[in-house]
Amino acid sequence: MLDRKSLVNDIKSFKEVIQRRNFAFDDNYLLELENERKKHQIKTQELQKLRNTYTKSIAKAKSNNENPKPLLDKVADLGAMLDKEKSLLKIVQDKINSFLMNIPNILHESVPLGKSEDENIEVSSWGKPKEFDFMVKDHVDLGKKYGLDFTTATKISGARFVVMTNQIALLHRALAQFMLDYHTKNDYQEAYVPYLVNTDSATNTGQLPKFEEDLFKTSLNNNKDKDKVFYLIPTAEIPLINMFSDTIIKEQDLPIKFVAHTPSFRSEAGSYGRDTRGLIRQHQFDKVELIQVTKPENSYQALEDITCDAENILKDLELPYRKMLLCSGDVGFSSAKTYDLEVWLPGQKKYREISSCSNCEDFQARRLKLRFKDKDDNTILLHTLNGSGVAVGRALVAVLENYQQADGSIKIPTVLQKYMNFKKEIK
RNA sequence: GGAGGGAUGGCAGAGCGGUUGAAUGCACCGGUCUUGAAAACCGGCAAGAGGUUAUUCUCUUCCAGGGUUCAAAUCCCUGUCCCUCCGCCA
Repeated sequence: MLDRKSLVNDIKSFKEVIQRRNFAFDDNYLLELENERKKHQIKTQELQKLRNTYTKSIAKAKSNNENPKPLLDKVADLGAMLDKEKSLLKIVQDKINSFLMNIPNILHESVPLGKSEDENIEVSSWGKPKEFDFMVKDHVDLGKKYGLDFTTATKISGARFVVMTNQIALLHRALAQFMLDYHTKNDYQEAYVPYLVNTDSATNTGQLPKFEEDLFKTSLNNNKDKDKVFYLIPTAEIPLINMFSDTIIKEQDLPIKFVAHTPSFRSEAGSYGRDTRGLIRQHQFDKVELIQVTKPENSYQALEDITCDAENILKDLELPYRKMLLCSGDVGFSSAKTYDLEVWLPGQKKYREISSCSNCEDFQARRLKLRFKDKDDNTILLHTLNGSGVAVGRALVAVLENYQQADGSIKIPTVLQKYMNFKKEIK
């Protein structure tokens, strides 16, 4: 969420800035609401002040053994007036709030203008797509005989789920293990977190209210608790970042860096027919997620760092990738600037997203009430960042396809061998 | 599932209708003392919001939401979470 006050104070330049998002911003509507708000808020506070004054006089009169009746008469209809004013104020405030909740974050000035992912900019690339002297297969064909099983998953759950057994299951686990080990050696604290979160948490990080249809929603199936709602996490960013909601962090404890390996659940509503084959787009997939909480002046360096941390995973796995700077049309709602890492997939002859690293600046911190005290004792909102380091399912796809051999066997990347009983290949 | 107890500032913990945004202790920050440090002593120390900005003035907040009252941390109701005991359970 953006800051109402600074937004209203400089509404003209904000309107310009937010246009880069192609966001239709109704400045008149907001200013109108603001006038209403101001009117009712001032009135409410005046009435409260009046009531407080009378209340104190009544207390004084009583302790002096004077008759409080005249004072009580004066205050008789104050309560009703106050209630009315309060409810008017609340209506306006709710309107303003939901208006602000639906405005995306302001983009960083370095974000290029563009309509869709086609206009993202390649910042750098690493490794070269390997030339194969045989017909390459994709991960679905490659994985089949080693335990990648979509048919069984369909029976159990439906489309967009997978069962992994035996060597594929081991490779999948090895990848996650390797990533966790790498990041924890690199100053990230490991966390195990809930996979079901409440409405507040999902709101704090920006998934709600706007993107509810992307989430799986659960509720208890009895009358007593039917209002108790949980959302399955679409990313570990939600529980990780919410660990710090409503806190004032000590300056010396910054930056905060955490890593977690969790499943992620996405409804993939609106992507019917896209990437229906294989592991690329699943309702449930594992991801190793990195988050950082930093001081404002350090967050853009932290974005470079967190991206680099994700890149190092791909480098160690010796997977060719490119680093993309997302254009204005493709940056997510809460983010001010995002890099995607795209890994080369020989089976598709394409680079595909395997990591996304974002700086949300104070957009999440404002809803979270996540702050620190600076040297002058001012309370300042912190900046939050998140990055996948990296998506485990897609990493599995990349390893299978990039490490395939003519006979359909799979070489094991050197860094993974110790997690796989020192096997050098799957065959 | 049953029975009971609780939730107060960064932490511990008092207050249980009236000037209490809240005693006290610890922590933290500044100062005195000291060669320096510690100790001691003195002072400071919640967050959010609104108006006005020279300055400040005001409002809200003692788990959350309702209610009673001129007045609620304090009384009543509902919810959430925590603790203890019994039962069940991976």
